[in-house]
This record gives sequence, C-alpha cells and structure tokens, in this order.
Amino acid sequence: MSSDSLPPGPGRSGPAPSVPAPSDSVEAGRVRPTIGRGEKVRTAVLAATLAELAEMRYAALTVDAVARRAGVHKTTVYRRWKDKDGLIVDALAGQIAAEIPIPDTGTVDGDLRLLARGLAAWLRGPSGAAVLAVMLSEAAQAPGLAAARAQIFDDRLQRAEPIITRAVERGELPAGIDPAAVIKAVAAPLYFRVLITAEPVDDEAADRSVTAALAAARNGGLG
Amino acid sequence: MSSDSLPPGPGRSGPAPSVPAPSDSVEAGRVRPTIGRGEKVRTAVLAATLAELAEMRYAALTVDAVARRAGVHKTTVYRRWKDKDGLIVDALAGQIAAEIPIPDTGTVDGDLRLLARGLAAWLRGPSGAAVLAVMLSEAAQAPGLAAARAQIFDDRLQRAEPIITRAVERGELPAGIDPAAVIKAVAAPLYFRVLITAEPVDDEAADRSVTAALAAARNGGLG
DNA sequence: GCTGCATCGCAACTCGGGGTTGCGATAGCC
DNA sequence: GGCTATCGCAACCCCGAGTTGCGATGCAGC
Repeated sequence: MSSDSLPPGPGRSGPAPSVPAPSDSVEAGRVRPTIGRGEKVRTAVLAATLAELAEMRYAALTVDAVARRAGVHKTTVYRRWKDKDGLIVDALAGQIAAEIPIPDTGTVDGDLRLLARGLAAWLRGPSGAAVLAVMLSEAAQAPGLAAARAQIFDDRLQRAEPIITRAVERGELPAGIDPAAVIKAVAAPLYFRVLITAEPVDDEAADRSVTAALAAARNGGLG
Repeated sequence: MSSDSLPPGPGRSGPAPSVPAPSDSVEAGRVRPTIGRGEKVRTAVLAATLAELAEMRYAALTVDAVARRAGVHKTTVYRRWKDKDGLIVDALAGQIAAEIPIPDTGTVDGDLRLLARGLAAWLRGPSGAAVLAVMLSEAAQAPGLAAARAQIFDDRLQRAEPIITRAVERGELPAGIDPAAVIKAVAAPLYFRVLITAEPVDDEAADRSVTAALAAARNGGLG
C-alpha cells in the first residue's frame, strides 16, 4: 500500500538517482527542483485528486479519471506517486495545512462558537468531505494515513485547547477541567451529524453543540 | 485470519422467517420456494459475509473469499444476491435486528449508563465494526444502504427515547428537554472515539459520555 | 427406490481499474 | 539551439466484479 509519502515541503533536494529507485518514494526525491513543467503537473494532479475526492466516493476514484481531469496521462501520475494511496495522502497533506481558525474573542462562548462554526464549515466543504472520505475508507489502514489522521486531529485539538485554558484563567470555566474534553465535546456532535445521522451541519448545529458542551463543562460534566 | 466470529450458531434464524422482508427487497426478482438446501446456503453465506466484513475493510472484501468461506461457489452467491452491495445489505439487515438493549433501571443515570455501555460494546464488537465499515464506505451511496442506515440509527434512537421521557416524568430532567438530543449527546462521543480519535471505547468512556450528557441536560444545554 | 426439478459446482468468459514498461515526442533550462 | 528530464502513448499484466452454459447433485413427492 501507500507507504511513505512525505510532503515535499519548502526545502528538498535529492542527491543522485536520476532514474527513480524504488526507494525514491512518491516524488520527494526529485533530482532537480524542476519548477517549470513538473510543478505545474504536480499541482494540477493534486487539485484534480481533491476534486474527485470531494465527491465523497473514495473507492470510486480512479487514477485514470484524476489524470484526465488534470489533463495528464495516467503514466505520469504513476511516475510521480507510488500508488493511489500515496497520491491521496499527498493531496490531503496540503489540505491539512488549511486549518480551521482558532478564534480569540475574549469569551469562551464566542471562541467556541466561532470554532464550532469553522469546523462545521470545514466539514461541509469539499476539503472536509475529502479528508473524511479517505480517513474512513479502508485506506485508513495505510501507515501514512494513520499518521496523517493523528496529525490532523491531534494537532488541531492542541491548537484549540488555549481557548479553554484562557477561559479557566478568566474564571469562565471551573479549574480542573479537561481542555481537550471540552473541545471534543464541541466537535463530536458535528462529526456525528456528518457521519451518522446525515443531519445538516450548519451554524445552528454548531451553536447547539457549543451550548451543550458549555453546560456540561460548567457543571462538572467534563474533566 | 482470526476465526469466524459469527457462526450462524444454535441461536435463532431457523427456517422461520425471522427476517422476512428486507432480504427479498434486495433480490426480489428471484422466486424462493426453497426451504431445504437453499436456506442453509443462505445463512452460511450471510455469516461468512459478516465474518469477512468484521475482520477486513469493506473494499478488501471479495465475493470469492466470502463464497469460499461459506463453502460455496462464487456463482451461487451471484445467483442469490444481485451484487456485492446487495449481499452486504442483506447480511447487515440481520445485524440491525440485534439491538442494543434498552434498560429500565429506575433512574436516568442507570439507564443511560447501561445504554452507553451497550453501545460501546456494540461499537467494539465485530457487528458494530462491520456496520460502520459499510456505512462509511462508498457503498453508503447505495439506496438500500441509505435506508438501512436510517433504519439502524433512527429506530435505535426512537427505542431509547423513553429513557428520557421517563426521566422527565420522574422529575430527574427538566421538562421541555429534547429526548433525541440527550440520546445523541450520549452516543456522539462514542462514535467520535471510534471514528475520529481512535481512542478506546470502553465502559469508562461510556460513563463519561453519560456524565457529560446529563450535566448538559440538567442545565439547559439540551433541548 | 426412482424420477423431476430446483439448485449448486465449475470453467471459461467479459469488463474495468490498478500498476508497469519501453519508446518516442516535447518542453524547459543553460 | 542543443541536452536532458519529463511527458504521452500504447500495450501489457494482474485481479476482482459479474455473467453464462452446462453438467452434477441434492431434495422433494410418489
């Protein structure tokens, strides 16, 4: 399956192998930056992958369709990415960076409300759909994806926790509360709606989840 | 390669049509006067499907493997079920009947705690894994599965709501509360753990979700 | 026990998607 | 304008979803 497909990042430099050795994973070890044609192909294919993925049907995604959509030949895709999983992981890696904004309005209510609405919007959008489609597909077994999964949710959680710690400092929430538990309590109903009940994930749903989470948090239900 | 987890067993599912209609909806085109050999094949294939489903991911399930496991030829499977999706829907229809018990202990706390623990056990077990694997796969687009999904979760929800209405009558929870919201507040964190954070879904997690849901419910967070 | 019919086993097939290979065409950089 | 990496292309392999025709067999009823 997929194996390592690390996002290239800003600085990469592959030493020798002109002909991609098998260890030359996905596309990280490009010999030269090749900013000309190569990068254009790369972004086009990645965008096409996300577009196909946004249709929420992971298994229905064919490499040939992605290639055609990107105006590229199937072989070219396989020359740059090890396999379908690698391509998807790489495409999603870009989406992971597009984080949900962590607000700082001065009150927990405001912060959580904005956070929840941001999460709801993300879940509603093509990016969230694509990430969820892959995360919950059988491809989630792939090691690269397991890491990406942790990267998405844990990092996102960690970035949101200051909302709660600030609230505790302000006296809005009781000390001894578990920040992560509060964030999860906000997020869980929204994921639940998307994945299980197929109810709409709108601002109203976001607000309700915040209300419930705060009610629980203020009365010892969390932490 | 672990052994089959769900043998048809000495339990139910005799010749009596305990699960009558839903199966026929899938392969309605076929007349079925067969009660002798046919039923044995049917239960064997269905059990094999569940077993494969529980230990593998959805997309890795091959009809050939199911047939071999059931001691049957692939053609026979296709003669009884329209396609792979139909087979899976049918297999899961039997699992839907295996409900999570709805307790009645006399207190909301007790009821919800048992309910949550039952749900957690189901999510942990092969049946829950199989249902979730299919529900969240691309097969969820299939019309039969959309119906099955609603059947599973909505019916289950409706059966659990009396827990809350009883609690309101006893004065344990404020009137005007939304019973469905409370049940969902109990369930959502457990699904969240299974699907997103991959945290264990044990009795402790179940209890925590109940505590949070009740804290929210008693303080106007739900309803 | 024997026969008739439904069902099952089997092999051989089509179709499509994943993934590979060799070669020729081309576009970018120097 | 040349050099070389990259791309397009066609042809190929492998495997799993479904299909088909035919022969074998189990299960009635007699």
